[in-house]
Amino acid sequence: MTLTSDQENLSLIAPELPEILVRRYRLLRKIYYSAPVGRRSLAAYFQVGERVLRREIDILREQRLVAVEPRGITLTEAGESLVTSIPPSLKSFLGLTVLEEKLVKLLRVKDVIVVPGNLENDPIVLWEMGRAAARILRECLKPGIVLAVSGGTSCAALADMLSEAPAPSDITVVPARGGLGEEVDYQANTIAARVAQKLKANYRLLHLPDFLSQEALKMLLREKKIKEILDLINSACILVHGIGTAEEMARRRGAAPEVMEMLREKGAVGEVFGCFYNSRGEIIEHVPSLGLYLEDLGNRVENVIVVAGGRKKAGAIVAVVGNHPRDYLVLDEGAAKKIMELYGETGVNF
Amino acid sequence: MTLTSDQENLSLIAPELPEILVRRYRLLRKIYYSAPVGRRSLAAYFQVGERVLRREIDILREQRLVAVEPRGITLTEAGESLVTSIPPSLKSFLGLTVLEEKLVKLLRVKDVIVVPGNLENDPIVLWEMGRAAARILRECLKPGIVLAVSGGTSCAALADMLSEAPAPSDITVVPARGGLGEEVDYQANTIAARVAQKLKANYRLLHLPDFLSQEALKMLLREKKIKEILDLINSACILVHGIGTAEEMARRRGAAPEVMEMLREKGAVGEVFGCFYNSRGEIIEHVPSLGLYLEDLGNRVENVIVVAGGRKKAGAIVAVVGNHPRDYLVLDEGAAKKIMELYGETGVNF
DNA sequence: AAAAACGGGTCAAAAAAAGACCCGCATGGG
DNA sequence: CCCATGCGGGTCTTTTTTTGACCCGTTTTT
Repeated sequence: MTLTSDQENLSLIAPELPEILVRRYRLLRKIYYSAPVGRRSLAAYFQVGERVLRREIDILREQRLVAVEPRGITLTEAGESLVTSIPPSLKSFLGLTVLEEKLVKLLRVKDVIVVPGNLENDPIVLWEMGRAAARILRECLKPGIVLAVSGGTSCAALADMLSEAPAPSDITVVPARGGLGEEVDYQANTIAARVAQKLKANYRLLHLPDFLSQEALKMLLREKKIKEILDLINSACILVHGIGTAEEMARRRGAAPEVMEMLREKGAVGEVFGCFYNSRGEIIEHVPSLGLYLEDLGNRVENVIVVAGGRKKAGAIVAVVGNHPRDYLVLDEGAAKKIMELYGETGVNF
Repeated sequence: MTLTSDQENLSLIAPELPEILVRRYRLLRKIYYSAPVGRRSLAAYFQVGERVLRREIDILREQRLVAVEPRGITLTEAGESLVTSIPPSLKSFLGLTVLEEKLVKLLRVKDVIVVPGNLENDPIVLWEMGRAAARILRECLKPGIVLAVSGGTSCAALADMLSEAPAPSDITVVPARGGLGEEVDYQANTIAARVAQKLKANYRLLHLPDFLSQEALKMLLREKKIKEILDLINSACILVHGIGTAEEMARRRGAAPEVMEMLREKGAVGEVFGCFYNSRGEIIEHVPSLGLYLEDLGNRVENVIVVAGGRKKAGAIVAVVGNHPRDYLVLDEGAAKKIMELYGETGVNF
């Protein structure tokens, strides 16, 4: 006996309803993020004709949710308050709330937030995930703690969406890892600095390549400055990180073909901090570097906030966050549903 | 600060939504009550073209909620379970749940059930009210008690919708009043008997005209049989009754023009058991009869279940049930919203 | 000052919905 | 037993809605 959600009930007698709701919500959200914005760019974004978008806008205008001005389309006050207040209703209606509950039990984590939409289809979903993660982060902050943030687009989204309001006193933000040769916007250092700025907190950076030989690492550890920061990182109370798919991360690190093959053989699906996980959640390989040093970081911090989205990340998410009762998991509808599919429970039907 | 319901949120971005939901639900409900039923009669009932109704049916059939057979349209199993399980979701969505809460506080009664729809537009609403009242009645039943039911269409609906299942042992059903020269189907005696039959309980009838002179009454009270039943009625633990508008009840009792005028002058709005109430809830007049005898019945029973619907009854409902903390009130959306209007709180917008 | 982008208007094409009517068939009453 | 009734389904035309395409005057930006 599975308890039926409102969504199942109401969608049955009005099958066109979820589509309408999601469409309008996405439109409203897009305007929220890129106002003032013109019809044509909106139409292009959603890949619909200009005329059909116009009709939608007309409806939203009649509801006094958007204002249409010569500069473009903007949300009214009512529209803004709606776009921030509606997600709970919408999530409940779309069955995402029950999905969250299922995932909490399935993955045995502390809490799960499922953001409507699919990251792979709509870039805004990433921002929404950032917002959700930022909200959780704010709740976890306490005076005097150390906050470690990792790199990647997901964490960058968190930094972007974090509101600019002071945090509890004496918080230090540190990168959870070194550089990875990525774009600077997505490096842990950059993100740590931006988060610290938003929180009006202190921050320390780790100017160190992520990939390093054991010898080089040992030598560097004798450097007082570096040792200091590494200790700081290891004393972190909160850890925020994304999740990579094994294949893409290996490729991005420029792994040799034989390494790729080895990873595939061992069944690597997910990656975090240079540690590769198989689908049973075991670490099967780590790059010889800080990964070694940071490997058990996740075991000591009080709160871990994991942010990841997109259907292709589903396997990696399951591998990485499974059975971690202190983890908060923020993901998108696409990944969440894919996970349920992996577990054979088709769950909500769309 | 009024808490916003899901309805307000979602209806804002999809204004056509409540209409669709209500339309489909009414259709489903109508089929439920009159299956197997044909397209044409359904179209006539809802006063729409046959073709538009057909489209609705097609949608419901695609959802596998109805089965279309040569004999007519029937609900599938899924449809039946939906039509009985959906009202909570729908009510919450339409804001009726918050309406119920407001009315409980406003009228200071034990509980309020608002049934979707308007009795004056859709006769089925009466049946739904009957179902809701029947459910409450079942909850109130205890072994050995006496149940008094009144007359009228609302109580008749309760009797109709009461499921045919045994009640706790040794329950006696009695009419709460005598006859009123109405159709036999709506007389208290008839209804009491039908309720008893459904509950598989005992019943006693009161073969006495409702309108009687004091002398005649006194004489009849010497009759042992009659006295017995009246005592039984007065020992009732549960009372079920409807509510009449003062004007209509006076007319139906064949009151003389001068009496009508007097009632109007005194501001009579509601009637129960021959007692006329003004809008402040005071009894301003009662017909010389059992009313006298039964006047304070309502003050002694443990549970009172009041069933009334239609916008025109709003005033009467407020007058009669105001400030009775042991009353359950079952009414329809029409009456409920009209009551809120009377109180100046427009509340939900349609 | 020029160029780009904005919303709004308009008109024809296309699609969807609605109305009207007929047909074969199962059912139920005579 | 048969026939009249009411059933769903099909189909046609008409009407309404939706969509696409394009232009225009104005504001904003560069």
